[in-house]
Amino acid sequence: MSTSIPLPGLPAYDHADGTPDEPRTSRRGPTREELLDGLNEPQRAAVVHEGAPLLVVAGAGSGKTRVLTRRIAWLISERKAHPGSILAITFTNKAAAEMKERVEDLVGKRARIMWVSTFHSACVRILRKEIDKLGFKSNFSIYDAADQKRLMTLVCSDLDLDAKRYQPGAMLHWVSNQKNELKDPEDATKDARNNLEETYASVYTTYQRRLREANALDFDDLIMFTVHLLQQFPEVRETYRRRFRHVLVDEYQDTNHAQYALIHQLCADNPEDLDGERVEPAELMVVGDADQSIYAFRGANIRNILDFEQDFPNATSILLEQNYRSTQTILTAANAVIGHNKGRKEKRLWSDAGDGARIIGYVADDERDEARFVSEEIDRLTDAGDLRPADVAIFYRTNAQSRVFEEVFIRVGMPYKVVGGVRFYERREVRDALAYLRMLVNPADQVSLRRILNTPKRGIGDRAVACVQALADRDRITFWEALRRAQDAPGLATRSLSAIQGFVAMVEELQSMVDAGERADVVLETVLARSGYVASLEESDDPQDETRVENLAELVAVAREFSDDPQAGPSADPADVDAGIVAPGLSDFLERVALVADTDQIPDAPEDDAGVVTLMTLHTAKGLEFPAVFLTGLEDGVFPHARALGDQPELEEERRLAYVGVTRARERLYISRAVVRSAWGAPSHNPGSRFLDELPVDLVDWKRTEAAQTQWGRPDLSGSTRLGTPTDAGRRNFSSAALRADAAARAKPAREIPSLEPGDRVVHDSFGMGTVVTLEGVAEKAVASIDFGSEGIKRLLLRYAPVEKL
DNA sequence: ATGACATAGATTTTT
DNA sequence: TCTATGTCAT
Repeated sequence: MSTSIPLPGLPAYDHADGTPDEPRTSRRGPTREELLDGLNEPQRAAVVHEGAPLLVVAGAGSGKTRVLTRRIAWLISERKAHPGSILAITFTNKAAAEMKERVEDLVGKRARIMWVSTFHSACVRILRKEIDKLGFKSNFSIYDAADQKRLMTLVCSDLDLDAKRYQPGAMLHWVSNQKNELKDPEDATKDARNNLEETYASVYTTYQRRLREANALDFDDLIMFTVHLLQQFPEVRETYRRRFRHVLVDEYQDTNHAQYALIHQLCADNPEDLDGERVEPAELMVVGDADQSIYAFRGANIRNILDFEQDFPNATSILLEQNYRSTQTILTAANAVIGHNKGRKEKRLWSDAGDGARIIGYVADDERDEARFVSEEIDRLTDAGDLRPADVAIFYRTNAQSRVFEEVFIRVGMPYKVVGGVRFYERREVRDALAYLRMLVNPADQVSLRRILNTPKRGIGDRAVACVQALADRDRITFWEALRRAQDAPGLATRSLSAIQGFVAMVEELQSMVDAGERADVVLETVLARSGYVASLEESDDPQDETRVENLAELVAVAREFSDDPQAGPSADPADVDAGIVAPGLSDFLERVALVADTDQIPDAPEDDAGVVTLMTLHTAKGLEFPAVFLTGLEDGVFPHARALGDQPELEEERRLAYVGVTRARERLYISRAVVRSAWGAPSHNPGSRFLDELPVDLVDWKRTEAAQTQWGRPDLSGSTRLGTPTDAGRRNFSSAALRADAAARAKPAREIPSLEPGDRVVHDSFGMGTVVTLEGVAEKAVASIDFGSEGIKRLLLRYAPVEKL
């Protein structure tokens, strides 16, 4: 955006700007009018608002990013706020980078010292400085989901818990919820109401102890610890309260309780300040849309936004309803769907862009047919010349659904890119490489250390690990220290000992590089060579290992780019510069990697680049927009997801997800579903999504309906004619029955499926007698966990399982 | 200590 | 269908 032409008759921006050490940049500051240019009334009001906490309820596409960036620019250039006193929280790193860039375009380079980051990065930044107060070292590791799971598995064996009954995943979820509620292990122990909760609480206690031993924090700890820090150390809280005079939070509907508490610590009017001196609270603006809250499953609390006015007395709110993205047709559809949610604050998006094209609908025979339809339609759109592949996005509910699209697209030669899914940083080789780096920086990090101890194979097996662990336990030292003193370990074979000594020597050599402040990419390359990791991949004849080597090369490239970027490190924060931390080092690199999701791969094609079609889940799609959007898999049990069918709040969250999906489209929206979809290797018949029924009929142009499908798609439904494989024939009975029943069935879905309740006695053809433990899902997706006594507990899809109610 | 094999279990969504 | 985990033989 050009800001260099002052409007005639208006005062030019030419005063000192509160950062005297910053030389005047070549660009001039923007004028008031430029900052407000092109904004509608409520948007302007939000930009210039002063004082009381402000809630901006921003409907999809209503220009909230614009409001945020202009407000920040306004704060700096009109209200003389020091850029360093601004804290802006976004949901993703990508959004943070974009916002920073846009503000920089407006006010120049001094914008760089603002804190624009995610909750997690902001907390890490605070914790790196202050965490010694909580008894951790500032080089702590950050554990992601995979590390957590590994650690939790260790905890289970510590406590001798049966991994079948107590699944690490379920326990992690529980622990995460505790942390989101800011409950530490003591709180959880006190609150335990029954046996199960007591067990969970003790798991939490042990898990937390092991994290501490490893000098590591998990994702939820980052927030919880920061809040505890601010609560327990008033002088720390005051430091940050005085520092951040302006706090802005994007996507406020997705904050959890801990994040809310953090904001509250920083911004609430707090009369009991230190020394009785009253510091004006920071100015707070939060932006969000309750209708786009789609992360309740991981602790986001929609009440945070709904109750904002109660939480922050004398708060103001501003409603943005004008949409600048989509056609009215698309908005009407979106309004209609979301209108089915109860207890929401009414909000109707409108646009003056005109009605535009009708929504196009398609009912496919199966998921391949759906993918074929999508690819043909994209061909038509791009051949006609009005759209490029990069303008098109395909959304689905679960990552697994991307596969069919990929298969079909490869076959027809449609260029595409899948965002998310099997992520780069989750690949085994990448995780191995990062484990090496993390353990070099933080040798106490046991999870990382043990991961690579024998990777590649160097003859240090379970037996040797157990001996070393015994030594560590006996002498109360870390696992790493025990390795260094392996000669003292009783029962260790000489062979293992020399293997360990070789390993220790290698690690110490690598650590000396790190201590010398060597660049991340150089350390990484040395690790890969010196450890023999790459060599072992190259020797292997598994074709997968070839791509692994490529992925590692890619990781080295990422590290190199990072090390070359002077802005990459924490040097953007003047306080860190004072502390002598300047060039981005290995630990900065690790931090970046830990906190950056690779949603950053979302292609934003340059104007002249036709680019590729983008495939992603609906969750990933939030915050993006595309001229043409395909919303696929609109089937009950797929979207809405089977797990949500029986549960009102979850169903409403699915509906918000649908709302998010629809409102991503600018001009064209396609909706499709498959009558038969294979899941778990077996085909299942899915009724149309209930969300389809919520769309006004006249908005949708159905290119193919289910009637057409049953009429022409399967001519031999009636007879016993055998076509296809025996397996197909075996299922034919079922699917023809399902197809015939379907027309009438929409109203009364469950037939033939035994209706069961927990406690019911059943008999199974091969497992015999059993008792129903739990039920999930509905109709064709109903799954029962049944306890067959000596046969164990089985999860059965009732549609197929030969069970009979007694 | 390591690798091959079998079997059971799983599928939301992610900072 | 695919992955992760556990058991067995070398």
